Amino acid sequence: MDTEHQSVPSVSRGRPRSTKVHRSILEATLALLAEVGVERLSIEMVAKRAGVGKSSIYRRWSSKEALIVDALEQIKPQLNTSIQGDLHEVLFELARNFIQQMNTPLGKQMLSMLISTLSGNSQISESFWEKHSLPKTKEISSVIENYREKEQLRNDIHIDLVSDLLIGFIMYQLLFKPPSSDLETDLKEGIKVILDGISQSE
Amino acid sequence: MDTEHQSVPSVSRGRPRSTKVHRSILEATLALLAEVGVERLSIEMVAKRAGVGKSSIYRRWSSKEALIVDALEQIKPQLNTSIQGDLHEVLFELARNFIQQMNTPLGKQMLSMLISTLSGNSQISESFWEKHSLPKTKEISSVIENYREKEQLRNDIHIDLVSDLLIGFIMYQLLFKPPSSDLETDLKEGIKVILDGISQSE
Amino acid sequence: MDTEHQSVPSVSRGRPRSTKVHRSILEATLALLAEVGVERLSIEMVAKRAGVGKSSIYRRWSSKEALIVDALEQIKPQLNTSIQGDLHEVLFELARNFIQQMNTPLGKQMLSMLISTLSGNSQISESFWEKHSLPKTKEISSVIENYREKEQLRNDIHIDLVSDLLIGFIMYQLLFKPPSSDLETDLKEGIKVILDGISQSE
Amino acid sequence: MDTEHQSVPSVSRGRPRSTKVHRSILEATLALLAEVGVERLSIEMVAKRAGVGKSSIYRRWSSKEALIVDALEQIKPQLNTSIQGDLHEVLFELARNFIQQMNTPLGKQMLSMLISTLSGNSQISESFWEKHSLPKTKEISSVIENYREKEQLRNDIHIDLVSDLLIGFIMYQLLFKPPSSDLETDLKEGIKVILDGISQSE
DNA sequence: CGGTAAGCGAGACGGTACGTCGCGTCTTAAG
DNA sequence: CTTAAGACGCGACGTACCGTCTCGCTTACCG
Repeated sequence: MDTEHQSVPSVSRGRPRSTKVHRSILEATLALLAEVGVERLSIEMVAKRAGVGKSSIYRRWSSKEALIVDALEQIKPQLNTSIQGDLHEVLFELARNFIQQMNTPLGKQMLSMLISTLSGNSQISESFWEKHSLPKTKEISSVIENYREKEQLRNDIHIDLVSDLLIGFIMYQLLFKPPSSDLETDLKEGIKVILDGISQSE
Repeated sequence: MDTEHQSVPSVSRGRPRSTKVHRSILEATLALLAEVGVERLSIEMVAKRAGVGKSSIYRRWSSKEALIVDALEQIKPQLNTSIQGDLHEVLFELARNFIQQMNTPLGKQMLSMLISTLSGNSQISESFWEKHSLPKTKEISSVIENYREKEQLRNDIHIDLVSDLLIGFIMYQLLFKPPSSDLETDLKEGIKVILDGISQSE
Repeated sequence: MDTEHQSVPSVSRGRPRSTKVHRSILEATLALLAEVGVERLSIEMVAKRAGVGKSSIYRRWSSKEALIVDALEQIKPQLNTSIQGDLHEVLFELARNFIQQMNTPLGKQMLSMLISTLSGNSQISESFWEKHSLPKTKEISSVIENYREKEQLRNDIHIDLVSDLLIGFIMYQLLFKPPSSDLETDLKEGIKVILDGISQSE
Repeated sequence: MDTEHQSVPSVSRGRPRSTKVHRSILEATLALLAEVGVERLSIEMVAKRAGVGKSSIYRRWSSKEALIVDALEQIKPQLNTSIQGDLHEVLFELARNFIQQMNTPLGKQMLSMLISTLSGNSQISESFWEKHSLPKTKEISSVIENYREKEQLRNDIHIDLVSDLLIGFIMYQLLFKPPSSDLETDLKEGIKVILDGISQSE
């Protein structure tokens, strides 16, 4: 997933690379990704749209895939962990926020791109898991952890597993459910089931 | 996902399409999909491997994508709903069975291919949901339903939602977790959380 | 040029070949030749137009080329050698007649097809010369010969050569001059030059 | 016949087209034309032989036909109009020279290709006549014109017509006579007839 | 007069080549 | 040394026909 941010040699000689060029390439890529999808995206389109030569793209990214991955990185969803309320509310808001960011052409393509990258190459898969998925899981886990006492959660439960349960549920809703369905209601109920499943009193 | 709308002529005239050819194309496709992956698969390879002219492929499928989708359909996992035991055991076996079928290069490609198809086209998405995902959900739901009394499940819960929760969790494990991780243990624990979340006594 | 009139075996068994089919194939071929030209003619078009299966074509002709050659044979120009008048008039009428028959899309294609066949294969070339061109030359020669005394033609001249001169001139006019030009006037003058060139008195 | 209307951009930008590539394509085309003939020539063969991508061919020529026409243009015969002697000798040498250049597989294919192009499309025909045939005719005409006084040619004759008569005769000999025949003797006699036909004394 | 071998329309088959598109690299002149 | 432009070798796309091969049906002849 890491792609060629080949830090300009310390003793940089000649004309430095234009950051403007860099930015406009990424912007064009995202715009086209949203318009035509991953399959039909071509470097030639990107170059034309960005008003840039193909070589300026290949100077920065080693292949079409690298560029796409890098562009999609830009719109990685931000988890908003500063929500107040009880655990149901907090998790629901977290999820709603995430879904709102990803339930777009671009967001879905990012997710599916990610998945096909993962299922194709186990090396990328491994490193991606460590650099991105795992931290995300941990972020959610720590949110839950903070409520352990207040909400009387069981002690014999791996919190990370709860995060996975939640993330999996959200992803599934996002990717498999038809766009017409009402995600939010199902989401609320799903969270309830999970939280009930880990609360001590039962 | 079915792409062979060959509008069967009422009185079939001319030489009929060879089922042998049909089969060997699908076989070659699956074999190559496993060997080189979706990205590097070419119709020309398939034709050569199957010992078939390109035209015999395009006569049946309108594009590379259609062929791939159809080939992957062939290896759709079968849910084994005839397992005995308590609900934990039954669901665990169901999941383990599913994972075993899909945790292969071919299986993962099928899933990720499916996802990118779904996220690119909301029409396919809609019909796929109705023809495939929903029936699957219902199948699992009816398994759970059968245990409602015996296991004292709550009455105020949508069983379908529980199925989705389970499926989402399984998919997530399959697609995002690195191959090295121990899926089965996590699986068992996840199921436990879900079932606890819907059992009446709490 | 001779193509497969494979005289039905003496002990003909089974259903005999339909002459209607035979004819409609040739007709369709000529029609399409006139409409789309040799280059864009396809056996599939011919079959469809003739309301005939491809196999009925290949049963009679061994290849597309054989069919085309055979079809064009049908419209070989007929020399009208029964014209009255002095030699100028007779040759002019002969030529005008020929040009009228050949100055059509079909006629020109026949000629150019003939030429490319000739220049590609010296065996066909040899036999074609003997079977078709030479007889044609002789026919014209004998017309001229009949006038040798009456028109006081020189004795030291190969009449065949005069025929060739005439035919060459006509062909050239036909094939190279743009369709707009006035062939007849030039023709008359050309014939005059040739005849002057071989008349004794000079 | 010129097919490279590449509308030269005022300020040539980007990498310029390689003349080496251009040349090697034309060379390969001619070589293969001589080896396998027009019918069996394929762009793919040309590309391979020239060590060039297909796109480099299609960048310069819009179709197979355009390439072939252009390649054959390269070997257009040169009329040698600087010969000394009386008119018989000059015209004979001119003709002999032309025949020598064209009486090769390549030369004949050029001619027959030319003819089928001309007879298929009257627009090309018109412009070809103006750009190539007519100038050629005029060239020969001016050679003859120079001898008008010295050889006492008639005044009431269109010289161009004489040129056409000559060219037509040569072409006919070249294309229709079997390779075995003795072209030169016939040629000499034909020229004699034509010149006799236009000399004043008769 | 009924059986049967060939003809027939339709269209699938294995191929070859077409002309197009996009990849990632290379070559210009200008900055 | 970077940039925009765009040519380059290459490989795959999906299409069009080639000439061959089944299909199920029809038709004339021969016994």
